[in-house]
Amino acid sequence: MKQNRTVARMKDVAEEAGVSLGTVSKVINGKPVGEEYVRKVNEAIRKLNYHVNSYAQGLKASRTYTVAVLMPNTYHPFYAMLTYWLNASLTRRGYRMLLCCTDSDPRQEQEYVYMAQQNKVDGIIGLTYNDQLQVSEDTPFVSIDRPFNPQIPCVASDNFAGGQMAAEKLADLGCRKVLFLRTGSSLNNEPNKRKAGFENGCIARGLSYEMKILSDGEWLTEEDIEEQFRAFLASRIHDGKPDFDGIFCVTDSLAFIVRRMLEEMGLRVPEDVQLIGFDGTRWLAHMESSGYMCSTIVQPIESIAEMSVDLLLENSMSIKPPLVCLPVTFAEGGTTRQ
Amino acid sequence: MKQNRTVARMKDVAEEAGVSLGTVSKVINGKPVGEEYVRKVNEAIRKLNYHVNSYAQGLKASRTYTVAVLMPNTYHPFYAMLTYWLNASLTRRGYRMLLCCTDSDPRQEQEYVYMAQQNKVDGIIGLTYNDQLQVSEDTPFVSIDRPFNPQIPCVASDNFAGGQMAAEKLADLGCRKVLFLRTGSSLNNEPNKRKAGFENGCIARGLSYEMKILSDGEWLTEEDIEEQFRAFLASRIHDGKPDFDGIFCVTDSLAFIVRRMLEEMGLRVPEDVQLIGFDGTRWLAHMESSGYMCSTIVQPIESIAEMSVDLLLENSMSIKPPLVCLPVTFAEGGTTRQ
DNA sequence: TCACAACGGTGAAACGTTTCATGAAAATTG
DNA sequence: CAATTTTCATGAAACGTTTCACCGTTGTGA
Repeated sequence: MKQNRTVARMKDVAEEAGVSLGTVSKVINGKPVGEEYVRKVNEAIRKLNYHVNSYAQGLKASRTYTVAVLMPNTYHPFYAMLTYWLNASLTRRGYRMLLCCTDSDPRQEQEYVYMAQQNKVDGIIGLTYNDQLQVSEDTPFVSIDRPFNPQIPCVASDNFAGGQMAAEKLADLGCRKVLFLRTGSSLNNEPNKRKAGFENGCIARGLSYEMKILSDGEWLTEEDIEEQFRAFLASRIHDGKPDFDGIFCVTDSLAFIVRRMLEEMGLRVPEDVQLIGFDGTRWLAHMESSGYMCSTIVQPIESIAEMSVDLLLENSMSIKPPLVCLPVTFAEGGTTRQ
Repeated sequence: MKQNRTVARMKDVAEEAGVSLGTVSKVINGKPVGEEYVRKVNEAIRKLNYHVNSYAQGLKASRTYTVAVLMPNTYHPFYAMLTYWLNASLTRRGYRMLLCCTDSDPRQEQEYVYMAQQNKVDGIIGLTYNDQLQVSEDTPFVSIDRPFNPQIPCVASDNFAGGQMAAEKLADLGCRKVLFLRTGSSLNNEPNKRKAGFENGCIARGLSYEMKILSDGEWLTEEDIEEQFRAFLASRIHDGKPDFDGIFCVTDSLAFIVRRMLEEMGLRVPEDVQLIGFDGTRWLAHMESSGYMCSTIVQPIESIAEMSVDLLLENSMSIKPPLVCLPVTFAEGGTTRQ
């Protein structure tokens, strides 16, 4: 027993089992091998506590069974859930997830894409807000929420339909004058279609509407944002009476803040003002029974994850659709009348 | 230009630059090389768009600069923040993070640990609730919140001090009779010390206290949990007057639910009952200005992450401490009187 | 001018797999 | 029973790096 090595190699297994290297490889990869050999090899593997070295494997096969996921962060509820479901989908297909939090920093985003070219990963699924991102043609890439070019599939919720749905819901619930509040990127991304959808819905239903959109050109702190929306809302309230009766916020977290503002201003939600957000991530998701934090348009996060992974790994697909929109639903969360 | 390869190898760079393989390697790894050679090699690298193949590198060096992080999920606010800061610490040190969501499933947890032995990662940082987890001696491992054995460092908040702090705070704020509410694991883990600390603090300050601890032996749904706590609270309220004036909940999410219950029962928070949770993750963390969801004992998540990474990667440390407790703080969040 | 050290480029060997051409043995066919 | 096909173990080559012994060049000192 002069076993000086720290870990056993395939060669050691072969010697222990008294078979050749190729045979061990076949047993491990499930290729046809005689029954007797399989037994001997498996016995040797167990005895030596052998594990394949995936770097040698990766070198040979240039497949790593690892996918890089680019995410701005993990603590925003939407990103957190998306990360969770991406991991689930990838794991189910035998892939690992290399998670890269970019803080939406273009430099980091670019660096992670370069990494993929170093064969560290088999592909990339990215939620980025980088206009300049250079994606090499031969690196499989799927984008979430943000279209790049026809070669790169983009997966998103049907944001337009979601905006429409919000308008229709508010109309159904008896609203006459509604507001749309939004912060965010002026980049060409899918969530921006929420506005167009909402506008479309309002027009179709004869709802009068007004939009307050904070430009992201100027650099705004969260305090600035709150202040600007507060001022806007205040300017639409005369003698304690609002000239609006419904609000559609571009995200749930904005809706949550707006709800607090309205209550501070003496308005009741949903009695005086009905409020709809967008995302539908339960912030107490770990407590299944706790509902949504506000009425909301729910993104099918699990489907988005599943579809992204499908598009990335399924190379049997002859053509890759440039844009896949998945259906959203409305969920009651206490900020709209039932 | 008969370049049939998809990606350039070091050999191609060497040929292009008219130098040897070893020289290219040296240039890339910053070993001393003549100025003229460095220039030529870098030029060739740029021209061929060369990137090192990290699988070949990993095979040779048996270092992968990748660390596996085992996390029950990414959507619980505490796990989400921890994941975010772990990624930040690892990135700063030039490491990548392979994120493994285990759903607290012992089988998955074990599988990921095996993976580490396949040289896929240089080490593991794990937040697990698995009593049986087999961790090989020669795989660097750091545990968060859960002690294994003296060989494996465990990093956690000072949960005992946190419990104590909660008791003292409630005492300072004038409470006479307080409750401790807890669900969770009966496993030997650090967060369990919150109870002991709280008890200790109550005794020290002469606070009368009562504990309601839901056993996890029986399988409880979230609905069951809510119902049991609701019944318990109701039994301590007589004619609309509670026989308690303070509550310490083992987590913020429980505190959040309890707050809603109390309000439904006609009690005002914090006027009638003061409420303290544990964790201190801002659920609207992406909105910096929005405060805590309840008054809480704040875990130093960033420090926990940093310390875990330090312990994992710093092999200059002669002895690894078996347990590192990091200081917690109290934060006001509207559920305690100021 | 010679001996010797210091510098640094070279190229082969090695890392642990997978794959493939080879050929021996077993199974099938006429 | 011979001829043919099928099955399947074998071992060498290859994947793209890093490392290291080797050695030519240049610089130094007596």
